[in-house]
Amino acid sequence: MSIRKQQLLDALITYLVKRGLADLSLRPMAAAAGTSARLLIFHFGSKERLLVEVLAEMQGRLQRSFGALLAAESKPRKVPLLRAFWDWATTGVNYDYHRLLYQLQLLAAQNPKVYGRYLKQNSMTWLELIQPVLPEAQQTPGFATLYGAVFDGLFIELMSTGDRRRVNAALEDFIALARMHAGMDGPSKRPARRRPSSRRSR
Amino acid sequence: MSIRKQQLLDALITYLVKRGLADLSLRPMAAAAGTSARLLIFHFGSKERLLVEVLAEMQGRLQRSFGALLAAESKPRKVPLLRAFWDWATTGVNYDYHRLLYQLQLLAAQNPKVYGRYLKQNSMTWLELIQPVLPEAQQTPGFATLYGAVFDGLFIELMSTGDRRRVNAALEDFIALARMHAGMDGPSKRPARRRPSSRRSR
DNA sequence: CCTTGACTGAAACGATCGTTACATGTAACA
DNA sequence: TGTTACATGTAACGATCGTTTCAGTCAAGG
Repeated sequence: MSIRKQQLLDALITYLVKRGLADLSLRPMAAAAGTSARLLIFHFGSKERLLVEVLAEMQGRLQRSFGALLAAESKPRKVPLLRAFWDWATTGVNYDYHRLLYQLQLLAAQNPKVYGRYLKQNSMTWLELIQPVLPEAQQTPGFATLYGAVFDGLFIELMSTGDRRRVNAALEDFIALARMHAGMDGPSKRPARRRPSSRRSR
Repeated sequence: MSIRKQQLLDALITYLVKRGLADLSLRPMAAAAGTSARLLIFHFGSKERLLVEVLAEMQGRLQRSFGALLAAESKPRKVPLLRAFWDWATTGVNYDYHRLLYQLQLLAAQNPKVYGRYLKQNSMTWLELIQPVLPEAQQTPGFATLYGAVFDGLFIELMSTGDRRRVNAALEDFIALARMHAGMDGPSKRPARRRPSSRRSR
């Protein structure tokens, strides 16, 4: 990949993150990236392949960032895993990338013919990552789904309102609820065998 | 409003519900509604006013349907309110309408300049409706937000996967968690004074 | 110097966009 | 019957879409 193309990718991601995925056209994109529609086609082949490359690059960055998070997490956890994951996902560029991926997922849910192909299937199925460390009493599809839904719902609430304080409070309330249900002493320390995971895509 | 226009509205809603809001154009819409772009402009003035009318009509139907739900709910509730609301929102045409409105909200969150105008503000802020009947121990912005997030997240999960059984199980798990937290005897029967509501738009 | 390959600009292609002009049809009312 | 208002079809407007054509610039390697 040429240097110029990498520069364009960076600029395009920056542009997409603030502009969203709906109603994209080449010429405005090109102008924002400091080039021309002619050159976007030249470097990426077509508009569709451009989107594929941009979204793949974004997912790659997220995955590398998530790897760094896991490496940084100390073994005896200081904070609940859900809390750590939330903080990671809603900070800095990770927040921007997730916002775009949520929009992509929603568009794909309603129009799979058009947007479905952009969803790298099973990438970042964070449910599969979180489920094994849930307290044993919550190792069920229902609870795993609930954890995912709380995350999704709170993220969308944060996107829509920007009210970080209130959303954080809601997350803490949920963590307290889950702790209480799992037992008085916090999440179980046991390895807790893996279960067949649900089919979520984010 | 002429009879013809009302027919067109019905057909357009049917079309939008299955097609989604992204990348709409007049001529395909017209074809689906059995008319021509010329007549859509004639009846609605412009594409934008057409969308306004269609979405307003849809929200109106939802509100009337919700009113019917409230009227049908017996005073000593047989099922938790969240469960009743969930069943109402995910059944029949209500499900289709909510799906479209979720997509609208997500698009608006990323691109308020374009889609924000279609959101009737403060319509269907169901949080304001549910919050007063929450158990007293959960009458906080955090818990109210959590209830909303659980609903949103589960709805999106249902949209994305269609797995009603698993999503229903997750909802039951949450209800159980909330019951346990509020006390062993289910939701409080007390009127429970109203609280300043959060600013949600769905 | 010459060739080659990567890169770029200007302009245009056909398609489709929202919208409009213009003519016509139909039915109610005077 | 003539008038009026609503409804509809055909065709086109200018704008913008993704993409292509053609011509060029520029640096590296022979």
